Amino acid sequence: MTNVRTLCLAILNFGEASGYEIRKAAHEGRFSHFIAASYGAIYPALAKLEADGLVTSHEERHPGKPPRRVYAITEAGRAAFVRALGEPPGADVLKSEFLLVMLCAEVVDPEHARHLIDERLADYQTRIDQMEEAERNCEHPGSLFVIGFGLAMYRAMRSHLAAHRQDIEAVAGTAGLPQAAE
Amino acid sequence: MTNVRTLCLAILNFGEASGYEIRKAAHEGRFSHFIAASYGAIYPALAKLEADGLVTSHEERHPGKPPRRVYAITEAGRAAFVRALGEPPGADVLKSEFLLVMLCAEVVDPEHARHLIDERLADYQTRIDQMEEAERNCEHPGSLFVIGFGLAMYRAMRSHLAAHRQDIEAVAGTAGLPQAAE
DNA sequence: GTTCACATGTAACAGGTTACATGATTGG
DNA sequence: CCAATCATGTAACCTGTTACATGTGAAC
Repeated sequence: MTNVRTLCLAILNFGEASGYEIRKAAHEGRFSHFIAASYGAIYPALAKLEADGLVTSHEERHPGKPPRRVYAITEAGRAAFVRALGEPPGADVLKSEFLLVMLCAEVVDPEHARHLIDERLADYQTRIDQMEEAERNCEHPGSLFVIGFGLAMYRAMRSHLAAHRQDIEAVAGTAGLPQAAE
Repeated sequence: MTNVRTLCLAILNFGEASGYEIRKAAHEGRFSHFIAASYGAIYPALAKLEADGLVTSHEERHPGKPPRRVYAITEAGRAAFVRALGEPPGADVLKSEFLLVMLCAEVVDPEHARHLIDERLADYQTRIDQMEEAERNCEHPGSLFVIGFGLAMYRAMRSHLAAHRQDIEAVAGTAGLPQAAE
């Protein structure tokens, strides 16, 4: 597990979808906060999945829209998916360049640091708003749990950043930037 | 930015280190919670960095220990590092297979779900304990901020999981597992 | 007329990981 | 003697991203 294949199966397990929609789900939808995938990964994965008999597809034509290839999970696909979920999941991975910058605040320009923090705070707020909205329009227990999880995370991150930004701002630039004065 | 090179520079900016220690820092130390790197990435990166004049190295021999190649950042390296930190950092990425499993709780065996949750809770607790310990033994503002950030995150995640695990457990397995009864 | 959202797909490339190869020294 | 920790490094491989190539129809 950990691959685009499993992600595709997971999304298709909620219902039919095209490659385009899968990518969207992984960028804006339910899945977007803890997993990602691009077209270049999704389309080949879908083709492979179909070759393996785990999904089927058919072309749909709606007048006024480009034709789309819609995929559906098969019984074999569902079984493979359940098997994949039964395996021990890998550890969560958080990759944050922002935290690396904060860690090294001494060598970053104070203005830049303030700017980054403002941006980050705005970004957290946007995500929180989106998730609150999603939470209201959702009945599915698994999704509600995951949204609530994300919400708890982002609220905690926002609070911490808002409460401790001055600690960073106080030390920003104190290491003497190469091109700065002094 | 986003690469092992920058990570190496960041670690070396705190002081000299060998490849082995850098890898350790990225797995257990200050850096471990939001960044990662393996030997296969670190050693070549260090060699490249040295070829580019951003770090220097010398061999150290301590009796009773294998010789180690210790790297130190140069002025050029520091400048390159500061420049890298000045670039806009990429978005934070959270990858969580665990959340994917929770999202699809209906198709996972209830016992397996409970087990995973117990494990995860224990894992969060371990991380929290480690970070609290690290927080007590740390004076560096950037590190304190990052540790506090991680602490806030993991506490929020732990609380949410503890408070809402029954929502997941209630629906686990309700989709009728292929090999299960019924 | 041009921009936007929809829609599919490929190929070159980047960036890593895993596993391997090797070896010293300490402690049980 | 065996396991563990320290220590460095390479090569094969995998996985996914970026950028490209292509095209439709709607809305402004």
